[in-house]
Amino acid sequence: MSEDAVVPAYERVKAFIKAQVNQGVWRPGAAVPSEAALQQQFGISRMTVNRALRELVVEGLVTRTQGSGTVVAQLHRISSTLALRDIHDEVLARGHVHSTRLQHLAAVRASAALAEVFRLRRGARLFHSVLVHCEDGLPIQHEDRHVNPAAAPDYLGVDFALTTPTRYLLEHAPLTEASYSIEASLPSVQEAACLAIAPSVPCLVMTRRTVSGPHVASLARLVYPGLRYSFNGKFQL
Amino acid sequence: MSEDAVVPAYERVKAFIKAQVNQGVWRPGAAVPSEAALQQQFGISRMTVNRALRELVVEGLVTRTQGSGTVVAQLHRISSTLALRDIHDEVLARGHVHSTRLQHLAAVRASAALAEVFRLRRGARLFHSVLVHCEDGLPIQHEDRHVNPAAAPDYLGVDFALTTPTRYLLEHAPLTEASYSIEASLPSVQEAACLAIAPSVPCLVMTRRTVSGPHVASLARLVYPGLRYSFNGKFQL
DNA sequence: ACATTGTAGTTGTCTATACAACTAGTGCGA
DNA sequence: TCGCACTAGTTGTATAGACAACTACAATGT
Repeated sequence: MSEDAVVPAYERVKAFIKAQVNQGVWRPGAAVPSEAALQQQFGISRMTVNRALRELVVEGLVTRTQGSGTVVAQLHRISSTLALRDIHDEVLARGHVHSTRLQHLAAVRASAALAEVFRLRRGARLFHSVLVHCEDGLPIQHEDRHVNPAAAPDYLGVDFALTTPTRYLLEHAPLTEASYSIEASLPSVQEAACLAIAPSVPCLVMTRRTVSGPHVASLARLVYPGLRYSFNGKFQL
Repeated sequence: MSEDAVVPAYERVKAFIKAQVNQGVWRPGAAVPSEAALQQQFGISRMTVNRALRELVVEGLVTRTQGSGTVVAQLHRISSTLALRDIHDEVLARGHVHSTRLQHLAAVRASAALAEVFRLRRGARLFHSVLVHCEDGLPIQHEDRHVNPAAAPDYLGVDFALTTPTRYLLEHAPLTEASYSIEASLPSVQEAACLAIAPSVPCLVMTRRTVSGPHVASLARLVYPGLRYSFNGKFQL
């Protein structure tokens, strides 16, 4: 009947330490009992205590110094998984309907700026796609993307009614590195028209560069209408 | 002379698996050898292999299912430490000079909306501060903050020439929970004036709510001029 | 055809032990 | 007083073994 829900020993240790910090008993900078002390206190082996403490280091709650000891960390960082998540899944997760309008899809020649980003010669062949993503019919993202043919040779043949560029690239050119930047800016006239907003409406603009193996796979400019979209995050001890 | 730089066994296992994934030998969804197989391959104990794989789970590279096995993960997440980092340190880290202008500091009565956020009665006493943060003299953040006296009773007496609200609160009301939202918006007339920008310049607006122990400690509205500031992040396998 | 049972393989947890590597302090000697 | 060596305490890594929990599949019986 009753779920036993046996909590592993290392989780009990973690919960204990979190509680002490959470309730302010141990302030940042304070010493955490040594592995030997916790081992005695809980009546478990040192390896189990060690696992608990190592996991707390990863979570950013404590810092450890070999030879010295364990202390409660000073800064608690928000590790918000600002996901390279497919917008299709994102919309679905909110229980809404996702649809796409393909505006443009063609091969182009790299400008000097693009060539540098992709580490290719100027004039090299690139794919270029422009899409508008809608949530329940309302435009929420304008996606202007350049793709390296070496990373996704069949990009021009993809049916973007069935999948999204992000998803296609994740599947065909597995990610090894990504960098992004988020800023506030005004949309271009074309972007404003596609998103059905005035050109004076502030937008969130994410510029994202992804690397797959040896290739710079893709450079995307994602424009979100500022009032219809926000990035959210949460951190919990 | 030569640094031995002995790499721990579990790191060798992790590096091996990362290399296979990175080079596309194992695609997302592919099976990773079992702990027993890796144990034999590397000639190490199972616990060591187990540690390597557990850490790869945390890093998001693989997923494991008890009884079934380990597979290369489908989605690689960007774990961007969208930090609750003190802007003072942030500016210093860029090698620039940080300065602050205090605009306002007083006790106020909670409006209905504020009371709800802070889980207090309407009309409850709150502290209110307005500051402008500058990098090399140029305004980069307008900070409008309300603080719960229960979490930081001496907030009105703080000298914000010496510290920042973020730092003071982190030190005096250790963080247990935080949530934030980032959107693009236009600044208010006052904010635009403080930031020395036109009211039509798009801005990044972060709204952040922090909890410390039993109290909602603080609610902050942070406005960044869109063209002078961006959030950046990087992910690497 | 279907449901049940068994089984091999896999991951999850935990122990007891060992040695290495490092820190911070203590005490000694010059 | 200064510098050095030593030491107790702490964390880092690794092992061999054990049992539990779970999955996927095969074999069996009805």
